[in-house]
Amino acid sequence: MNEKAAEGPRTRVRRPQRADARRNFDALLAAAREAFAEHGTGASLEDVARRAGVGIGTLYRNFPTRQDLFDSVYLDEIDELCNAAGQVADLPPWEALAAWLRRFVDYAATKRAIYEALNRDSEMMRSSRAAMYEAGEPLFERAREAGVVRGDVSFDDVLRMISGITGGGFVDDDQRERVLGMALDGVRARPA
Amino acid sequence: MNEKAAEGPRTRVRRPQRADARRNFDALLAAAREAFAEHGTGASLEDVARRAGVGIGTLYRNFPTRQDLFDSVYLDEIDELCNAAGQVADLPPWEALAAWLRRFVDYAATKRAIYEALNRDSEMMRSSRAAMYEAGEPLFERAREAGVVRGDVSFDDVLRMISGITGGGFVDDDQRERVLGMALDGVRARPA
DNA sequence: GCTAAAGTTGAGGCGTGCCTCCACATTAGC
DNA sequence: GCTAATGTGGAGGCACGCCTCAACTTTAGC
Repeated sequence: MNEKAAEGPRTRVRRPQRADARRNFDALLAAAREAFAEHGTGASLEDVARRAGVGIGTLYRNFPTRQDLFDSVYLDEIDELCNAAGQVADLPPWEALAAWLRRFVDYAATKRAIYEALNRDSEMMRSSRAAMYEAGEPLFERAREAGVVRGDVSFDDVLRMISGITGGGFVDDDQRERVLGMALDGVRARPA
Repeated sequence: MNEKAAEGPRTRVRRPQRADARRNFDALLAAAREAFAEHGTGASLEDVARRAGVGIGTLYRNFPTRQDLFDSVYLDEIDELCNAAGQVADLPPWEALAAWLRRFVDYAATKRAIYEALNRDSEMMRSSRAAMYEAGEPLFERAREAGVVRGDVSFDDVLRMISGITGGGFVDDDQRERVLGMALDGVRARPA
């Protein structure tokens, strides 16, 4: 239902025509995803090119500015998040919300970058944040109306908490799981 | 009771003798605190010197390595946290833990830097992290024994959650307060 | 196969941050 | 005041990331 919103006014960089060029393009996206995940928004573009096995010039041909590159990676993740919202729609209210928030954490390959982005204030960021909200907020509202989510916080509050937690590092996956579980319990309504 | 632990094996950079030099030293510390808070561990040292109104050479005379500077700032904050643990000791178990964790967030002027530090692995980091744990963990244990904290998470889990949240940005102080409250509720034991 | 269009490359100019070093300035102690 | 000890400043060498550009390579299409 919100797939529409996900398609927003995206001004995606266009994928090249030639086969070899397309390979490079995709390699760059993958490399950038990795690099942003590791070093945040400030990752070295020269490093991205190296990871992709491509000259720095090729990177700039495809993504004239750092923002273009970041946007492309980011938009992919937003897409996945929007799709995820559709996929969990059949679950009961709380489970649906929790599952989506877990995806939020998993898909955030741009980890550190994603909450830097939450604050940034560009045309594109605003619109894709809007898309994300349109996907996730209904799940939140449904859970709230069902009385399984506390009434004194907003969807934005929850997202910020979760993305903050995502940004920190963990000893191992088990710990991440425990911490996430604990945070989600904080979102839940307490029995009176 | 844990003031002792707080005094650990600290190898603090020594404060200069001459009055003018001491002024510069203090200005540098203050500037560094600011800069680290804003830009994280990677803040520009030349910027720190500028903020302090001091030549870059002076910075290096007092703090030969970036680590020395960071340590000095960091140790101050650890100190404050350790003291805070003593100050809340009289409160009831849950209130004491919650109050300390709130201080943890407040005092973290090194915001972004503090959880970068949680993962770093140097002699000094280890020992001051230990000091912090010795200060905070008893509060946690006491609360757990009193049955007001859930049993399936560790002190480290809680700290990582809180410091992650601290690292993210908020729209305003009210939001920060709401999110923190929500997270703390996650730490609390649920009535069966 | 040939050729024009599409794409690739990396050297190079620029800026910025790191850190050293030493001529110069200030202070403490007499 | 004088002077030795202490401290200051910032130019300069190095490294690295940014981004451009023009010579070169590869592909698509005939």
